[in-house]
Amino acid sequence: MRYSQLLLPTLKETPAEAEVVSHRLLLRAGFIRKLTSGVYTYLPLGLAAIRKVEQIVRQEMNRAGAQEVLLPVVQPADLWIESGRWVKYGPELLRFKDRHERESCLGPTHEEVITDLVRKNVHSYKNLPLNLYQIQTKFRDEIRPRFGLMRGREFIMKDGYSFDGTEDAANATYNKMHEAYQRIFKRCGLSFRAVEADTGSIGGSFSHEFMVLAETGEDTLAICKSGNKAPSGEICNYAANMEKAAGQPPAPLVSEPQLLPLKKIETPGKRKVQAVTEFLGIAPQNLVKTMIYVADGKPVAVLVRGDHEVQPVKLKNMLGAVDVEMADDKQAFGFTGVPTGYLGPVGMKITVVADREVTVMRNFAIGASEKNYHYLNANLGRDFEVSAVGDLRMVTEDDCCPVCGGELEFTKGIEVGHIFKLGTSYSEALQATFLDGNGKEQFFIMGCYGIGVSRTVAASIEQNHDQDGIVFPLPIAPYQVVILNLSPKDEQITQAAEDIYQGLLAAGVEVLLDDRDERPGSKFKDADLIGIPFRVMVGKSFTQEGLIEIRRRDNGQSISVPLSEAVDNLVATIRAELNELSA
RNA sequence: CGGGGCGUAGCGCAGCCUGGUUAGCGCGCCUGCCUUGGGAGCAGGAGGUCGGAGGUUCGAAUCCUCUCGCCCCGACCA
Repeated sequence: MRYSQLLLPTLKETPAEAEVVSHRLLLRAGFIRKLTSGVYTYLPLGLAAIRKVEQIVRQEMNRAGAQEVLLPVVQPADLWIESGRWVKYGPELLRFKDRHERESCLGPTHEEVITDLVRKNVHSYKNLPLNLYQIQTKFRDEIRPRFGLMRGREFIMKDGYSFDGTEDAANATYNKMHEAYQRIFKRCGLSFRAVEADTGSIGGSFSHEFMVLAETGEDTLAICKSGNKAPSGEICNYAANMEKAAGQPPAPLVSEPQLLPLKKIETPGKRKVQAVTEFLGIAPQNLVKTMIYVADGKPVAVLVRGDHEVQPVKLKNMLGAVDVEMADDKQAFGFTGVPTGYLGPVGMKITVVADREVTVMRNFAIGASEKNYHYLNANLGRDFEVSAVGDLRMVTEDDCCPVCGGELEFTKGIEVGHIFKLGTSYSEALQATFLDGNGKEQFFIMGCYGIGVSRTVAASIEQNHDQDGIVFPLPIAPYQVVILNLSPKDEQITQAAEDIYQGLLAAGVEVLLDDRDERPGSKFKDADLIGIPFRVMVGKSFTQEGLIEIRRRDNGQSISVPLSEAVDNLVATIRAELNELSA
């Protein structure tokens, strides 16, 4: 491609709307333009980068035995009503009526459609396993779109769905996808981590997220940094997101301390943990706080140690609830008749559950369920009972790895992929069955596998940039090489640039020729900004010494070679680097 | 949804508080000259219903009301 003919409107100044690096650079480098909130147009270079990611995804999905399809964007409400998600999905699902007043929606994901397809067309175990995927524009009406391509309302996603006949087969498929995802993100040249995750609104039994590691990530991950050997004998690589991450279970008490008598103390105006513990002269670790949550409309009291925090997703999973939210002060008072700050489990009318750490606490402080009073020396089992115990709290960096006991470290990441083992939740809801070898009707065991394609490009920029612009990894760069003709009026230079351009094209290299009538400085700046991995400069040094300069965008190293060697040199380097990543 | 902010040329902004000639500046864009290894210089030029509607006023980018759009923050740890 010749730069002079390319729609590549780079900007010297940063548009005011852009907050994060990837958004700023995507705009400045002329990759995207915003149409409206959370909705972007992809310009030629932006699209080229997206296509590169798509192509890697396709190759690896196909290699793993999946087949590509393309499902409709517009979907009838009926299917969503049938699966139960018309009600559950909430306002992110953009709904509308067509001219016949039929309820419809724009697909934010395609479990319903694919399950419908399979139930109508696959009826025998002989056709299993089946793994279908598509790469398509999705629409989710996000509450607050932000960060450009990182959290748009419209975005490009690869979503895949697998159908298996047995648990073993389904698990094998899941593992195969896990491997495919590892290969995909490695081939994209990204530094990433697979972490254990909650299954969220999609539902299912287990799940991993693929996170690109970057300071600006929206998610926090807990990863084991011990390098210890896990019981399995492998190096421990435990990693989980905050919704899922756990520490080691609490150590049992070495010796059972004497239980002291329960004692009611006046604590006027002391509501917050810090205020109460300071007033009582105890550590927050010796207080149990009582948090009121609303789970599917029903109140539940959650007990956690004073210095811990409830992890709502863990609570949701323990209760088997669809929706869990913390009650506000008014709701909490309505449920318990006690003002927040003095809530306690003794005499609590609503369901009480406890974090497992509470079970190893003795003689601790709690609210007295009465304004301005707390109890000292409360004990679980003697003074109150709970209906369930489990890991309900957020891990901290003080916790130890649940697998090997090593040190946990928190890092930020950007979710670019998510795989779920769904089980039979959708096949049951939509009555999708096949006949097994015994002629018995069975539900398909499903999995689903997503990759945020447009987000992957943004995440890559978050991870790979410098002051001058984007630094694309070679495999997803919109062009592999940019040739700068530094003196378009000089015939000798122009001819040399042209020769290299034709030579690279003939060798199948993706190359951009900057043939614009611009000063060299502008060309350098633009080349840096758009992040092309290899920059070839044809200028003075060619007319004077016959040398072509080849410079790497990532580390700035450059070499000078004779014209005759330029093409071969680049081709060899590019091949070698791509091979290394796809090995 | 709540809170805050912004909307003036393609982009970035000033002007508004304290109403008053032809509404400015930088970048970009067009023409010419000049220059050519890190976003040069000179000269000339195009481009604005000041987001929209209504109101106050002799007079509104400026004051008031409504409206639309966009950006940022916010999911409550008692």
